[in-house]
Amino acid sequence: MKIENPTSRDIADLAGVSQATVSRALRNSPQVRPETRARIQSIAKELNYFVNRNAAGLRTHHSNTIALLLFDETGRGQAQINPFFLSMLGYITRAAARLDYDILISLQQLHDDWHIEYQASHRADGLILLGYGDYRTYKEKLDALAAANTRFVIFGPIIEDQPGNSIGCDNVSGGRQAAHHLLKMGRKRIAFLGNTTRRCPEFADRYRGYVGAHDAAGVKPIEALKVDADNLEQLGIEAVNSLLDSGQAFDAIFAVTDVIAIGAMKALQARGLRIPGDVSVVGFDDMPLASHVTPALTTVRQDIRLASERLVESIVGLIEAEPVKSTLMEPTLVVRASCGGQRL
Amino acid sequence: MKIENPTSRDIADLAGVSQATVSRALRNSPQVRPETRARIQSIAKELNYFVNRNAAGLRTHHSNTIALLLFDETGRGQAQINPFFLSMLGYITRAAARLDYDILISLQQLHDDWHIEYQASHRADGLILLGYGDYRTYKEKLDALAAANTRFVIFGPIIEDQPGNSIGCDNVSGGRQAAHHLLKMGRKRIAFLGNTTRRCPEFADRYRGYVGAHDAAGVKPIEALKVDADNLEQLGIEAVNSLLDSGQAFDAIFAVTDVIAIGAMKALQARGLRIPGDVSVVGFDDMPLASHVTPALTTVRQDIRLASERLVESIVGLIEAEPVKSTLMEPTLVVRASCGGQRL
DNA sequence: CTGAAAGCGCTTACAG
DNA sequence: CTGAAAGCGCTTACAG
Repeated sequence: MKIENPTSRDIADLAGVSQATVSRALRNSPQVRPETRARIQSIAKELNYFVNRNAAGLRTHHSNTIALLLFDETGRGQAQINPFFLSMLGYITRAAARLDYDILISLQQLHDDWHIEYQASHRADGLILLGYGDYRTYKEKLDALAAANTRFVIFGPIIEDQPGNSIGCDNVSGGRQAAHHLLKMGRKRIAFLGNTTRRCPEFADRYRGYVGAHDAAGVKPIEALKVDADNLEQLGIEAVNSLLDSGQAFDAIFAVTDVIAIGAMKALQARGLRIPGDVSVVGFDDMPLASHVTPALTTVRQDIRLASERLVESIVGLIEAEPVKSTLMEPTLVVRASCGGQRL
Repeated sequence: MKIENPTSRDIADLAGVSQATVSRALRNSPQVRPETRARIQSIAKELNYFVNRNAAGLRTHHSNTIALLLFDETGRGQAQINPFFLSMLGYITRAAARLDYDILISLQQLHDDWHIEYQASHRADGLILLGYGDYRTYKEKLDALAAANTRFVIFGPIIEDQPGNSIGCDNVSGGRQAAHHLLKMGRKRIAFLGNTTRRCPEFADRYRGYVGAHDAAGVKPIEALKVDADNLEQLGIEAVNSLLDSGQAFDAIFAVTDVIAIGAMKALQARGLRIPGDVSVVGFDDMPLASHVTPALTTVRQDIRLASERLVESIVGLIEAEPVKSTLMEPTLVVRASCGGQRL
């Protein structure tokens, strides 16, 4: 017995009950007598019936969908999504599925009003924001989101007077661990690659950690070895080239992301320098690529699985009006060959 | 002027027109007088109004959403999604956005009925299937999809009597190019790593190309150098170890995916063999990692951007009842350092 | 435990 | 060019 597009009314007719009872039975309402419920469910299954989500959503004002917004200001229209954030997708989707939510993907560049449109159009109940963005333009969007009563959580730094909840790692600690390790390995002239302007608060925090580790070790960070770089491989290459061209000596590099670190490694190798023999390199993120480059990259790992799960739990908490708080996670240093040493 | 959750009726009241006219104006109907339309649209904008997609979808039986189903039989529950397929996500999302469709992500493992549920529940208008799957179990799902009148397209081989449309590359040609190149480089004992059972028709095709290139060169492929391996790095490592342990000499490897090739390279290097000095390696896919390993991996590139766009165009074509045909794309060899030579 | 009824917010023939 | 009305397929008070 097949019906083209069965509705709950079709099930009702077949089961000899009202459409309301079908609806209750399918939602496992305890109000429905167990035998009735079983009969209805078996008919539904046989007809390959699934509740029409549009209709249900229209009634309940719930889409059971979370929109995942990926943005990347430094991307400059590049088609590839930053692999670090992409690698979170599996965990996020899985965590959402466990809570019975679907994930809708959106890329920032595509929509002007992405930040409001999804929830206002009832396509999603809330948003997860993922990316290394320009904090200045970013802040405006967040304020607009808050003003429009949109529920959202951010994977990123926890910042004063920023609306919404954040899940992020302790970037100061991460920067400190990276620099501390290099200093312990005997490196004294550690270049810092990364943009620390107000645009990138997480990178600025990583820099603060880098400085903190120097202070603790009684070593003065060398201002001339600090180079601005946004999160692109090419900019890591350029940063190293400009350092080498400047003639400033350095024996290590702490790059604010793995992407930059990998570019830096390429440039060093192209100029005939050995890693870690001549220069040690440490990155940040531990993206999948980090363990595959040669030498394997020492880096500060963010626990993306935990972060992904927290992001989903938080947004679902907001949707379901439960108390939710921001989470600060402790990153961990992963020592590999690029800084030439065992963990101390 | 702000209204909590404005509806088209609110706009109508403010504009002094009927709700029907608001609906028409917002969909840019030419029936509506231009001035009226402009007035309505400006009010809508001011109120931050967006059409309720549930309501619209309920009326039109259209969700304007495509479900993207990622599966990976060899994944064995691994959390990470195959990076090759993941790298298509950006292109797919972008192509879909251009046609005004959203992308819903789903992982195969999460749902038993994934193949039918999405369209039946009106959450998506059609499906895109992505992954290297076990064709046997896979075929059942496809038949079920077809039986349920679900619209879908597959990224994969074009196979006789398989329901649905496929977008895929000419795997025979790809395998031929890989082996041809190695033979031209003077390699005679080319190991083949990959599963060529009926489970993996695309890999079997790549093997056919490998054999074809041998035939054309008058070289006999060596049966003992053919090793089964599913698409996991670890299995590439194991395949090479078993080859080395077997004592069979070989001077090149053609691995059926980059993932396997990268595992193979790791194993070779761990055993002290030089690439390409002792053994040349060629992979398949050109995933992002391929150009970052050392030595950089020569591989057969599938044009994922084109494939992504075709997939989206095809599924949208099916949804909108336009004629759609399967596409076979020609892959191209990308020569890098791992096979030690310039393109011939 | 079940049913009749209202209503979620749209789109679209139909009528003018 | 515009409006009144029907209806998409559900969920959920309300009544019994």
